[in-house]
Amino acid sequence: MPKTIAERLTRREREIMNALFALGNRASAEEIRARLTSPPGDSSVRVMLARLEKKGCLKHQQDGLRYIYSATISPATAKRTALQQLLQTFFGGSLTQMMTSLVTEASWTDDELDALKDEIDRVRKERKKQS
Amino acid sequence: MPKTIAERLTRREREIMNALFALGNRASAEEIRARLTSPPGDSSVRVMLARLEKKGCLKHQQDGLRYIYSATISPATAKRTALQQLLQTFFGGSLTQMMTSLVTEASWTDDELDALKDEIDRVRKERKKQS
DNA sequence: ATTAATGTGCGACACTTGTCACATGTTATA
DNA sequence: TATAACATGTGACAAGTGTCGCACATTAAT
Repeated sequence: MPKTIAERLTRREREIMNALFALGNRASAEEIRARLTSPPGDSSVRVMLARLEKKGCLKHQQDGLRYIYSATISPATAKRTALQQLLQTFFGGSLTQMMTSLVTEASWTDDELDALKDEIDRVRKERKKQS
Repeated sequence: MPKTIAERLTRREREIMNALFALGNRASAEEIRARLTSPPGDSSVRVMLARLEKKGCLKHQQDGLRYIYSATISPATAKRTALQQLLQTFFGGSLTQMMTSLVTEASWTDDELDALKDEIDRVRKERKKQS
């Protein structure tokens, strides 16, 4: 039994889903195609799109002449799943470890670090209120 | 031209690589197999392993009777690539946005948040010293 | 020295994937 | 009303993927 839907997707299919999310979960076949590595012909993309729709990963709505595609699972859910996956694979499931790694290795400006600290404070206050 | 090696991997292959990283980039065929969803037979895994090795993603060293596999690219690099990928797909490339989202949505204890703030300070000081 | 246990590698094979050229349908436009 | 221009769907097909059974090699135990 696969844990996630993403696990069932092929390379191209996953790539398409990612492109779709990167495009705000709302895009035409051509917009998606443009995002793919070594973009195949347009008909190829449409075959993939159709397969994904058949699998229940996508839906489309007509927009004038063309289709607008979007994922059936919310970007928020997909995001959470992807993060979870990465967390398990590279940080042994430890969020703290991942955050620390991010703070350390990425090139932050002082302002960004300040903003982050503010955000931490905000979250903590928010939480205190509720308890 | 694919941006990353990971882009060229099939589902199973990627799953194997991830399992390997999760196992500290050092594992036997059987250890890897145990981590896979719906674990296939052991010979199947070994075929995959061999294919990955042929592709240059893996190497093995003999350890008594059996092989110990490890990825050819460092876990650090793989981690960075995976993070980058996720960043682009779900956060429009904005690290700040990703961090904020993590701070907000994950369930942190106060201690963890404190530790994170400390880490931020540490990083900033470290950087100031160098400039 | 058989036999079992534990590994690896190979050949084979059905099924999946990724790709396309083209048929088809709908607007615009000359 | 031809005819571009644009968008979708279909059938076909080579290549890739995932799977296994089995042959083989080494060590451990009867």
